[in-house]
Amino acid sequence: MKNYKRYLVTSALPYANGPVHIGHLAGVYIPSDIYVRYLRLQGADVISVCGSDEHGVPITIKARQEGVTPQDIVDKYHGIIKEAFAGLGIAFDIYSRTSSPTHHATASDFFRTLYDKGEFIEQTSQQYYDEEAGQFLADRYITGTCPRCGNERAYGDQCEQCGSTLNATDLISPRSTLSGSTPVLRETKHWFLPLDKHEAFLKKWILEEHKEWKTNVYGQCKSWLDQGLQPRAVSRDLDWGIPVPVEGAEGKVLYVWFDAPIGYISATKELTPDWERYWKDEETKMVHFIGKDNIVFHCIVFPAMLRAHGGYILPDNVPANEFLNLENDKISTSRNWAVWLHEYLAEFPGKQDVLRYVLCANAPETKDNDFTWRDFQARNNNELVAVLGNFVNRALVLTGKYYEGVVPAPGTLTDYDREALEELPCYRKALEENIEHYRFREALKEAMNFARLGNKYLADTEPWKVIKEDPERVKTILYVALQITANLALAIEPFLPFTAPKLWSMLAMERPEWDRLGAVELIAPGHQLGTAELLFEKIEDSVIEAQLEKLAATKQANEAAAEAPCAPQKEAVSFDDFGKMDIRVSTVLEAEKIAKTKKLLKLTVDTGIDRRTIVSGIAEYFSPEELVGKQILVLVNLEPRELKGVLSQGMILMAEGPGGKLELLAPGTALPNGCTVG
RNA sequence: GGCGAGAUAGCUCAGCUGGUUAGAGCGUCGGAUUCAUAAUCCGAAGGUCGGGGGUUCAAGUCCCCCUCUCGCUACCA
Repeated sequence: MKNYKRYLVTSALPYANGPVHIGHLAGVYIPSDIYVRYLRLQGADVISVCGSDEHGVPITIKARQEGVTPQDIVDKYHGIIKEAFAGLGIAFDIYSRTSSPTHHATASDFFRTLYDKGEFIEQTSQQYYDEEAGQFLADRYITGTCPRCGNERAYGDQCEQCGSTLNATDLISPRSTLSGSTPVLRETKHWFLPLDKHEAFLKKWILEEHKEWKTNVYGQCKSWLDQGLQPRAVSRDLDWGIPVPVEGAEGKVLYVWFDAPIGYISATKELTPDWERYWKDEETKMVHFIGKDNIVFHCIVFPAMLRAHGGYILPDNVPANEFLNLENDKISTSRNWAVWLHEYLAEFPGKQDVLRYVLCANAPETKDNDFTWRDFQARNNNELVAVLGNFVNRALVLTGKYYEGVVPAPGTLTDYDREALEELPCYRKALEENIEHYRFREALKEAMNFARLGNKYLADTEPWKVIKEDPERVKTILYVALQITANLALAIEPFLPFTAPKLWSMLAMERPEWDRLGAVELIAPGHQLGTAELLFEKIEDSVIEAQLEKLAATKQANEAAAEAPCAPQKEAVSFDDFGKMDIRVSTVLEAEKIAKTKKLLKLTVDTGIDRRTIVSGIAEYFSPEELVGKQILVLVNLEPRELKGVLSQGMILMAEGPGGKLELLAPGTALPNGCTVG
């Protein structure tokens, strides 16, 4: 294994359109923080960089909705996020942001270097342009009628009512949300990074040289590489972001995925003038902590960028975690289904380490996991309070009681004493090995083993009994118990950065070097201890119930919101216009799923006029069998359109229930096919 | 639809290249104990390892099919 001189640890840049929640923490920031603290304790040369990702279309949309500028939005969330991280003791060396001047310059230069080296290809395509506002429109800035469900407020990339993913050019009567005018198609030029050019290198680098990466990471990279890489656009027509530094690129910015990872470099530059040592020296070990949704960018796209640029090192590992759910439901910013870090810090003052502990112990390292408040309570009460806090309290209280808090000098150690002490270096070894392989859950268990050992040692040696018959022996027992306590304090340092210092202060000592972890004598006989206090307190049912009620309220509010906006009435149409629609009672004769699609059914219907084929995106709600023989209503004079190679001659009318569930419309009693509807 | 990852005791997870009665922590039950925040210690119960086939002397562990969850991706009048 390669010996590295220094470490560069990056943590995924949180997107500044909302605060940080427990999912982010468990997936990325707690693991990276443990890793970094561990390295620092070992005296390694390590820097940890992060920052807010502040560009991209969603932020401009949010700004528009709230009637403020994008800068206002990112200022707000950057502030909340940065403060919350600090509050939880996430010890970045720098928490920067991608709207900073340094980043703009860095990303701009990066692009320019690639451009000058001829690493991009240029392509011209047709995109919607708003002539009144004088700019190209991102898909999200275009609304129109959803071709599938008729929702008049579908976006250019997606219809939120029926969940369809759309192309802007699919929309019926598209409108610009900027000016309300009808956009026109216009040619626009964009730059693409030809990932295919780097494919051979990436294959060798990942598939041959990094077989040790986590299976989810390796598997997804392999899948991309096996399918063949495609060029990816690196620019967008938008006015929020980093301008493309090329002549004739007015109104174009760097695509957010291109600019965001460069944020790691910019942050390092802001941190130290010596930044190149961390980014360009082969003896630096770079590690990206991310969530599973970011694997491809960090393992394939960003490395391709770095290599195209030249001079940069590539990551040694990318330990991507899976996702955390909350009370059995997917965490969602838009649905407010989350435990927000800034709220937790306000509602649970002084309990940073409880959250850190629970999220590490239950981190989604190998599969999606669930955070529940009951589990949070149980881990606090049964593990932190009962095992860790309790052992420390026992050792200190006994020493206080018998020796006024002075560490007693040991007599001869018994075999049992020695056996107990010999466990310590074993725990240390396991702890270190687990952290170095990014298995933080297991590592934390090993740290807790120090406390378990302590409890067992006291139960087995029973100093409170022995004190009556053999007071000399008790000196040895408590000497050993206190050595275990000091070892415990050191072992929990990477995981519980608020608790460890409290424990040092109770022991009235400075933190020893990490090297000494596992040593027999961390505290010398004769040393006067400080005052004992409780490290953790029980969390009562009422506290947990309050949190559960808060979530229940969120759920209710969401349900109410889902029902409330019974879509507003559409614009008036003339009787004549309505009369143009030819809707007929029809019967489904045949139905089959169209191969290689998820939603499409090919139906043969008898409209009374004729038999014809209709393609309908309803396969998720209806099986072909249940449709055959059913009477339905069909808009028969809709312009035919080809879908997946099948000509669709009409549209089936559907009612959409809550949650987008579709229902067929049919006459109350059977009618002959061909009857008109009006 | 394609691809990737996951599915092991009530809960959260270990189980490396297939090999004796499938392990740990928490919870539950029983016992011991009282220095300690009724906190601890010992012991027990609890799993046909998502379902179905197959290979093998032997399969959570290898192969095939299926189901469900999550992610990436395509398509979706």
